[in-house]
Amino acid sequence: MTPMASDKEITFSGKGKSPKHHPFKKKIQKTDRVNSPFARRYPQGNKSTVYFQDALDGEDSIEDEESLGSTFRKSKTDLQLQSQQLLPGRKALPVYQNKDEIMSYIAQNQVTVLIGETGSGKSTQIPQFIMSCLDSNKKKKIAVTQPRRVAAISLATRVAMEYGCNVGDDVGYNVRFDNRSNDKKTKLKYLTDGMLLRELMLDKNLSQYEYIIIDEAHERTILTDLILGFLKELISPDKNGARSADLKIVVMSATLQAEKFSEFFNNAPILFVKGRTYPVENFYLTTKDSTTQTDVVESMIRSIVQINSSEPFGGDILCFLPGQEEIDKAVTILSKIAPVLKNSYLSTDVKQKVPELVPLPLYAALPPNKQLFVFNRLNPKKFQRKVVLSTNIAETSVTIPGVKYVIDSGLRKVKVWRHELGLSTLLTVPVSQASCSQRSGRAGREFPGKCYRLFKESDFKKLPPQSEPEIVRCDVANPILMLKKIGVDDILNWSWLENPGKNSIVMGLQELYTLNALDDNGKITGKGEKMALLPLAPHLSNVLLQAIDNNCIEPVLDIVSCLSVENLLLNPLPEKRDEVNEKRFSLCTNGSKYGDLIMMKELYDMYLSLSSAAEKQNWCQELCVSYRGFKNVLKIKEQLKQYVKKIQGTGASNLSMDDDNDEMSGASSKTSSLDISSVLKCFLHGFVKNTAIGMPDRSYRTTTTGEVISVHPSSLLFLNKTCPAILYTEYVFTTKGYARNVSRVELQWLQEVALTARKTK
DNA sequence: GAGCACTGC
Repeated sequence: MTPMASDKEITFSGKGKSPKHHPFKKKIQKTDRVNSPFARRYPQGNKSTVYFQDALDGEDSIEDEESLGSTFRKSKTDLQLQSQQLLPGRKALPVYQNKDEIMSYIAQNQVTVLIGETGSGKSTQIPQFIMSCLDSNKKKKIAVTQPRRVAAISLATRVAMEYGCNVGDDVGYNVRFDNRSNDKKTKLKYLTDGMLLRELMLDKNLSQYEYIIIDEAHERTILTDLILGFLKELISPDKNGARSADLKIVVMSATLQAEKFSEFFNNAPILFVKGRTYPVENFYLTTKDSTTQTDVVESMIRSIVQINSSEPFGGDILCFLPGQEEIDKAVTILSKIAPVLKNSYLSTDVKQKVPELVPLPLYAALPPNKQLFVFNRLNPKKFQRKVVLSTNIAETSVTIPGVKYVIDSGLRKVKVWRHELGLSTLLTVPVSQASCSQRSGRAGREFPGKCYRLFKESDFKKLPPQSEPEIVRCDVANPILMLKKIGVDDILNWSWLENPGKNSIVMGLQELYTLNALDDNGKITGKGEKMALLPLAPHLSNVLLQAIDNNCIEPVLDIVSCLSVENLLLNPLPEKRDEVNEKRFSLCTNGSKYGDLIMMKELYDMYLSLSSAAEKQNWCQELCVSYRGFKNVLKIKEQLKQYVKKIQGTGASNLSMDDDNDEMSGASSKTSSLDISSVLKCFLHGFVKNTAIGMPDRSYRTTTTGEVISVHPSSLLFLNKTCPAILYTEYVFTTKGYARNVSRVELQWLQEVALTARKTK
């Protein structure tokens, strides 16, 4: 036995409770049930299991997107053969067995809410059923929305195979940077909800569609919520909805928010289709010391060790922890004790040794190649057990094969926007009961499993049934701008699925007004129209439009593109932190003086100046920046450039972009000739509120409220205390108020921008 | 002298 295991035992109570017995069961019983017998999992033994298994439930994998959709076109006979081969598997799906009943509901109702449990086949089959009863005379399409890109791509690929066509013909998809659909041919189109919203802004009646299917509606992303609101207005006769008769809507959801959707759509019928998961037993903490908050990492490790020493070999462990910090800590400890532990014996069979634990971290900021480890099978000869320590990413976005045990800390991290303060805070909060079910369900994907919850059953009952929808805790400036663009005047009384609240809306409107997107009457301005169409946050759109007027579009385009990529600058490991910081500092001569925005421009130019992919990769590794991220930067820049050209074409400005100077021919505008003050003034226009003045005591105070704000240690300007004023693109509160992504600005620029802003208003 | 959960255009 090891010190860790003998020290303190954690005891779990509770008879097995499968996720089907969750507290929402009662609500569902009064709805129409379409039950089907429990059956085996989808019998499709394809080698690329991660991808196909995921496609069934509309989930993502971390695989390279490029490898998902194949451009290879198959012959008609091959396609038909393949479709035939897949048919028996489809027929065995719960959804397929209830096809007629489901379809008669959809035919008789304008809106149908469908609850399909994991593995029911809803995302692949329902759209195909509907496709067979499309009125071919109308030449209209079916849209299926997904919250994530990868899901849209993999579902379309799978369904095309089942249907017997090449992707992009009858069945296609459309996601940012990748449109494989044909306006004339495509009848069934999978798209991201962001894409459908974009289509809405260009044609608010969505006239090319006869059916709209909103999948994964329970995830309640801002974009899904907005689409549902628009659809409601579109079909309601008393709001003069243009499609009150000829548009059908199916809202699909995996958990049980059905009542809410049903009520929202005038008591639409709710259908329930059973899934195909294995039962999962849930256990709760009973130990007394759980009442005094013990360290979550510590109790997690005890539980892992305990499971490993009491459960028979076979079946991996998936652990949910709130963040990177906890995960890294747990992995470090486990790596240290694993070699010792493997010499101990099972508590149930003293002659049997325990498997060796192989701890693997999983979170978004982890380099992609390290994320892939969790999918690797361990060598079966090597008597090992995988322990994946993950954030929320494994709750919805990723499916890890082989998991039989789940340990749930019951915590997650959430970014909360404080509209009254204009800053975001990062909080560790308890998850909802729905999240708990989702997490424990991860243990029952391949075989019956067990879930250990690191809290008491009485605490579970106190948890909120559902997580707070995103829209109530985020900045709503962008959603409001979209509403305005589509022509909604009364934002406060719009048909919000969840109203973000008066204060939040008023702050959003004010924000848009100061960005000149709205006029004195709250109507959208010409500038606002352009901002709404740009695939950027309103502040960045404003910066870009300002750059057209200031004649410095090239460098600003580069920087804005960099800012659009999450995790472009990776967090160096603690031991390499100083080294990487110094390298960035000495390499970016202008950035070291003017700050992070200018550094990005310098890094971008350096990246472009390297010729081979190998050189680029090396360079990225050395400076701890993301290679994949930079590839994305180029794509985004190309897209933004097209928008800018369109805007310039409309006569907003006579300045044109220099075509010979694009990124393919090397650095566009050399940093040496870079007009730093022009560039930073553009950013000041979009981020006037995000400025602070240097005080005699070398602290900074915000220009809005006078609060003390500190430069974040990740900034190049962290050690530089001599800026007259600073501009930052993000203001976060953790242990104190931090400005992230900081630039040096002159006091005079602040005045200048304040004056011009007032004039144009 | 900090650490960012996760998406989307």
